[in-house]
Amino acid sequence: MARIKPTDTTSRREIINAEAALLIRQKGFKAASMRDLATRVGVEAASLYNHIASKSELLHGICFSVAHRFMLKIEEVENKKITVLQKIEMLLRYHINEMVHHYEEVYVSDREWRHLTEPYLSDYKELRRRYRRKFAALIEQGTKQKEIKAIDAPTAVLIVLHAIGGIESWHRSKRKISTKELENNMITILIEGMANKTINKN
Amino acid sequence: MARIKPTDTTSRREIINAEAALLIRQKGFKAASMRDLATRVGVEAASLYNHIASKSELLHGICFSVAHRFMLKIEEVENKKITVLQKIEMLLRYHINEMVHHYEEVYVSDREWRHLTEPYLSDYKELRRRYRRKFAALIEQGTKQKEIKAIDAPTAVLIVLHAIGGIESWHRSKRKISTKELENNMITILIEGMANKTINKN
DNA sequence: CCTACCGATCGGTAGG
DNA sequence: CCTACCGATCGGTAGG
Repeated sequence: MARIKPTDTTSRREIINAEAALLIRQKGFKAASMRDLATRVGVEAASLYNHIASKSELLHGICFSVAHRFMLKIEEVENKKITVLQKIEMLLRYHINEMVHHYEEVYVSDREWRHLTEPYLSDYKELRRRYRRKFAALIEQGTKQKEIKAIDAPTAVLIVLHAIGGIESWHRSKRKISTKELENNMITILIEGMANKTINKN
Repeated sequence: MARIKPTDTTSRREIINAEAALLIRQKGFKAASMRDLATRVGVEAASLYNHIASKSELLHGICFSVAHRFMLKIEEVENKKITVLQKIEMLLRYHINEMVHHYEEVYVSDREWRHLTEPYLSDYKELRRRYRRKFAALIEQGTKQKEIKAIDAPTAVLIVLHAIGGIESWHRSKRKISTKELENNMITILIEGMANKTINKN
């Protein structure tokens, strides 16, 4: 039943990880059973434990790899010498691309992280808080420099980050516009929603 | 353990419904156990079945009552004699208020509906599709009348509806701005993100 | 990587 | 509304 065959470049562990992300996205963490996963990978349930330590380790792996990628990106963007709106646009495009190209993992880390167990749960929440604080700091800076309207920065972060979660529905719809169109539509609404019209021409 | 005591106006069934919404929101549908619920209501697990038929009936009740309220609202708004942007603003404010005042139910219907069983699952998805189609039709109409920018309507619906889901995080944060401020920040970003600047003064 | 099997927990029923 | 209990399923282990 394995949809992905192991090769020199794809280890069994990587296959398990990929199938786990897909399964957890489809059913939710609690409803995703190890027996289900084993069938998809093409082995007996007990055999999975030669490659992984536990079910929660799978969730944990997905959540932290995604969280770390986003953290690296925002730290890279922070240091660039461009306007705040350009930084935010860059982050939005990154988010959209992550959602499009690593859909299962990003979705799972976004919606299933609460099933993490301690101490990982606290670590993950802390990572998430730090990311949001950085994002809010960018928006606040933009407001101070009159690039962005006088809006509450943490609220703006919530709106923007959740708005991107909407790609989930796009991803599974049949009537798809292209990725580029999707990206541009999102940028148009969100960036122009935040931009200060008295400064930005057009 | 019952947090709510039954009175003349609050039946036991209503208490069960309210505690179920809270529990399912906190743990997710699969992880929410009937034994957990029973303890919160203050009875033995078996006793719950004198008031409800099954666990899935609880989810089903929550999802459909929320979905029907939203459907009624959009049908009311559609017929008003106001501009399209005003209609959309009205819907956004309704969404925000629902999220603020019926947080548990709205959250559950939004994130846990996939655990509905057939035929309810299909019915719910159909309701959701109809709602989105109506919303998209409004946006398209706005675009045609030059009130709204030339954006892809279904994409705009996704963005807007998911953005509102962000209130979830607001709802549980300590550092709360007021409901009115929250509402106005959201409206500012989203409505102005969609509005066509060449037409709308300000 | 498999067979065999464990203890725990689940939703739900019988019967009073 | 309770006691007692069911069959199913779960994550995980032993032992090879």
